[in-house]
Amino acid sequence: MKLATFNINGIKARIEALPRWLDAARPDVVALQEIKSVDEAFPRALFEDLGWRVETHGQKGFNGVAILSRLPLEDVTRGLPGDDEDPQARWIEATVIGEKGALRLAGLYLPNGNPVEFGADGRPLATGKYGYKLNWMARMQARAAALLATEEPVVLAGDYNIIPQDEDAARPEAWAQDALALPESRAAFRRIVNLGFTDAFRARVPGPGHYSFWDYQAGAWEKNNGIRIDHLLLGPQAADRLRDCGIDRAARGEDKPSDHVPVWIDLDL
DNA sequence: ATGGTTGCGTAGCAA
Repeated sequence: MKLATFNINGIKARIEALPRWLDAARPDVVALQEIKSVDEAFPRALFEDLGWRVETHGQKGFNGVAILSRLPLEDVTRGLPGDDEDPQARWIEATVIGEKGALRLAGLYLPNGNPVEFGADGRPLATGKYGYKLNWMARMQARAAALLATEEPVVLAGDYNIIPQDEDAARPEAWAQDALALPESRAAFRRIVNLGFTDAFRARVPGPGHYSFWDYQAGAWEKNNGIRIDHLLLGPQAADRLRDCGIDRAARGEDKPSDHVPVWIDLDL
């Protein structure tokens, strides 16, 4: 089973590039982030006519996640547990029925968290957007632990808005005070990983120079000034089945690209 | 370097 995560930065803007990538890359399941659309406005029929099951969890203007699948989906749930008042659409789950077995997939769009407010001691404050990010990550940790406890294959796929280590940025010094790379952000990410997850990409490819996002601004793509923030975390039963993982970096150089590129895994499932 | 670029939605925010 080939499973990918792709922050498309708006379904309307990617109405040509996304089907083109799906046709070329031939994934079985895709977690999409930043659909920037309400469910009713998502071009469901276009993808259904191409053979995809479509499950969306959208909102007006911002955020929004979805799952496209050629394989059967069961028990779809929307929203990250832990705060019924949270209006932001950033989490969707489904059970994917593979040929050799099922897995539980969570598609996620973790809050960016900028701008960060700093206290007089120079440490970041857990207020505003950064506070929301850290709170959201604590909720995600609880949900991730619950999913692990099922002892079924689990994949947490999405835009984490986390640069896990300095080697995951072309210019780490430019991100040192940013919500994507602050020590508190990285520690919250590690607390989730350390529950027992494997970063699929790092299980396959060591070393610097591998990115999944290049800003539209200041020629970041042309300078290869990128960061690796789109991740697939595998529970142990999914990690056992990992055959390969890659980043489709070429997608960033095509017509009207997203600022993110797809990251994919091949699982023996 | 306080710019730069894109998307949504049609102003200004988010990234």
